[in-house]
Order: sequence, then structure tokens, then C-alpha cells
Amino acid sequence: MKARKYHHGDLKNALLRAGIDILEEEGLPGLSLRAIAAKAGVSHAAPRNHFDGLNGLLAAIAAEGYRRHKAYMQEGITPESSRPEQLAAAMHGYVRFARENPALFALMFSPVRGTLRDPDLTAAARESYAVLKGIAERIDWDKASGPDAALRTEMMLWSFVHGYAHLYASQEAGTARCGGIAPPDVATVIPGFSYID
Amino acid sequence: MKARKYHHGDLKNALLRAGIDILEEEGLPGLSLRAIAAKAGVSHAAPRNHFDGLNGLLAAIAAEGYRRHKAYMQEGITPESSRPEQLAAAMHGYVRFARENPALFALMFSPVRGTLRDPDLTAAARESYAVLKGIAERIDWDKASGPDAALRTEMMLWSFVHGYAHLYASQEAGTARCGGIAPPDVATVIPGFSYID
DNA sequence: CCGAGTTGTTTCCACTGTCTACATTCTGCT
DNA sequence: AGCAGAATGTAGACAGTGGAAACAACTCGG
Repeated sequence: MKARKYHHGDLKNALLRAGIDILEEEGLPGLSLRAIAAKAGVSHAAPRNHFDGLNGLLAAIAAEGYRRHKAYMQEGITPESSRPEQLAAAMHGYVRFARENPALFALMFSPVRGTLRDPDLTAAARESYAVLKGIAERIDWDKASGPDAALRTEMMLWSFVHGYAHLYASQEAGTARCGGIAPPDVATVIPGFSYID
Repeated sequence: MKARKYHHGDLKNALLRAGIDILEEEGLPGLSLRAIAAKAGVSHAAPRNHFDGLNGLLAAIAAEGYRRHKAYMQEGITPESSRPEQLAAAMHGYVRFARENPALFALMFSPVRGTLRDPDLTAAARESYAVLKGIAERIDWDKASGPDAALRTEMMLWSFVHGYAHLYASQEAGTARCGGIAPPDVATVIPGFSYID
């Protein structure tokens, strides 16, 4: 770590961190290319050398968000965890991530500034989705039978937990929509599944 | 409809229609104050007389979206409809709205340009939510018991259908997340409810 | 008929993202 | 070692944005 270098050395990650910091502090509206560059102590055109414009930078931040999202879901899951424990941990992690990182969650699942297209982003999203998918594969849900039963269970699971997280994440908007009542804990609303193993 | 008046006469509604048109044609990114004003044939500062800046206009558009959303859910429901028919119609309407108006759906449920605060908007959102809530009240769901059973069922219902609509609305992003498989029909994934009446 | 309020225009400002030309540093080849 | 060229960062210009203020045109009640 030299005192002052013309070349930053690790500007790419510095920009990512600066972006996430601003996201947490000021939310989505404050997330401008110039603000991020300034926070990283660099001129406003410098990010161009590492990302494809603002959209590229936002996509990279969203990808990092998906990695943390996945980590939240996996937290508390050990090899000894039973299936119901795994499911509960993943769903709680999903919702907890949305609550603790509302702006990041919004960036990840919102059509902000056009569609973010980035191979790394879609890969990270797929990996986070795979956590739920992996758990859903071993679930036997009463109404799900036939060839695409696994897909339907997985869809059901994702839809529910995502809708719930969305509702829970934006507390003020959510409670306004729900008539001012705080939503109950996710585990108490979870559908009745049974497990294959 | 006089040929040309200095005063538009119905600029407020003209701006709303212009905004929704642009939303359908170009999506959220194209929805700028100046573009809307231009489409309504008026200078970019004119909307200020009818809305509280861009956010106010977006809030009004979102409120109109919630009214249409409600209409979608109520479509096909007659006084003779059975409860299961009502539930299926409302959920299909919810998803159909998201599919046929993806940009409007995104505006309604996304934290676009800061939080939209408007009494008319929250009222319209509440009314659309009330459709599902009204149906949920008569549902008996096996895992829902106790004092807040109705609330939990209602949350469960809203969470699921919203998450599903969100997943289904943005087809490309959705299928990317699901591993390239198109999600199945909402009615085949719907949880097993029984009805009180 | 006229003054006040409403509605729309014009002009300016700060800010944004992107582009181009240029400066500096690093890397690899001879 | 030395030097060409790539990589990285800077400076400035540009078109676009939303907002604010001063001004103009129209409407309407006394």
C-alpha cells in the first residue's frame, strides 16, 4: 500500500465497495457514477477502464449482491441439518438479506436503468437460485405430482419467499399495502411441505 | 376539442396517458418528464402545474396502474362465482396484468427514483390489495390457525402471487434465474387451500 | 371591464453519463 | 537497460435530465 500512486492498484474492487457503501447510505437514487468515482478518490471517467459504463458497474454490484444473498441463505446450514432445517434456514436467510440490505435487494430485483445484462451477474443469480432449487428437489409437496413436479415446487418456493421478502423488505410500502399490519414471521406462513428423505 | 388553445384544457389526463404510452413503448428508462411533456405537446415545465415534479407524475401513473391492476383481478369474477373460481380468477388476473404491462408493473412495485409518496397512490394500492384480501378471508388453510390466521393466509397468498408474477413478468430475467425453463401456469402451482363456504 | 388567479413558456442552473484527447505509469521484448 | 505499446487515470466538452424563477397568455368573478 504505497502512499499515493497514479494507478490505484485495485480500483475495480474499490469502486465496487464504494458503490455498495453509497447504496447502503443513500439508497438507489444516490448511486451515480460520479459519486462512486469520487468516493473511490478517482476521476469520474476512470470507471470506464474497468466497467462498461454505469450499467456495467451496477451489474457488477448486483452480482456481488447475489453472492452475499447466497451466503445469507447458506448461513446456518450444516451437513447435519435436516431438510426442514435447511429449508427454514434458506428462507429466513432470504428474507433477512432483503431486510438488512434493502437497497441492494432492490437493485438486484428491479429493472433499474434498463436491463442489466452481464454474464457474471446471471451466473451469480443462478447460483443463488440454485440454493433453493437444491432444497426444493427433495421436497414432496402434496399438490405437486407429474413430470414437472420438482419444477413446480421450486417455482412455488421461490415465488413465495421472494414475494414475501419483497413485501417485508420495504417495510413502509409493505405495511401501507397490507393495511398497516406488520407481516408475520416467514416460518409461520410457510406452506406445509413434507420431505422425501 | 378546439383547434389550438393556449390552455390545454385537460392536460393532467393527457400527461397521464402520454406517460403510460411511453412506458409501454420504451419502458421505464424512456419515461422522462421532458419526453412526457413533449408527447402531450407542451413545454417541459408545464407538468409542474398539475403534479409535484417527476415523482408526483410517476406516482399518479402508478396509481392508475393499481386501478387497472384491480380491474384485471376482478375481471371474470361474477356474483355467482364460487370461491375457488374467484381465487383462480384473481391470481390469473394478477399474473396476466404483470405479463401484459411489464413496465407499469415494474413502476408500481419498484423503488424507482426514490420512494413515491402520494395519498392517491397508497389508496389505489390498498384497494387492489383488498381484492386478494377479501378472497383470503374465506379461505381455510391447513397450517393457518390461531388469532392471526387470516392475516397469515392473506400474506401467504399475496407473497406467492406477487413473487410468481414478478418471476413471470420479466421473462428473460426470470427464465435466466430459473435455468431457462419457462415457469408453469400459476394455477398448477397454487397451494392447496380449502374453503370455508 | 378589470384585476387576480390559473396555466403554459422561456430561460437558466446544477447535475448526470458518455465521449475524445491527453498524461502518466506499467509491462514485456530486444 | 531501454524503449515501444498497452493499461490506467485525467481533463474537458457535450447532450441530456429535473428543477426553479421570471414572464406571458388565458380565464373568471367582482
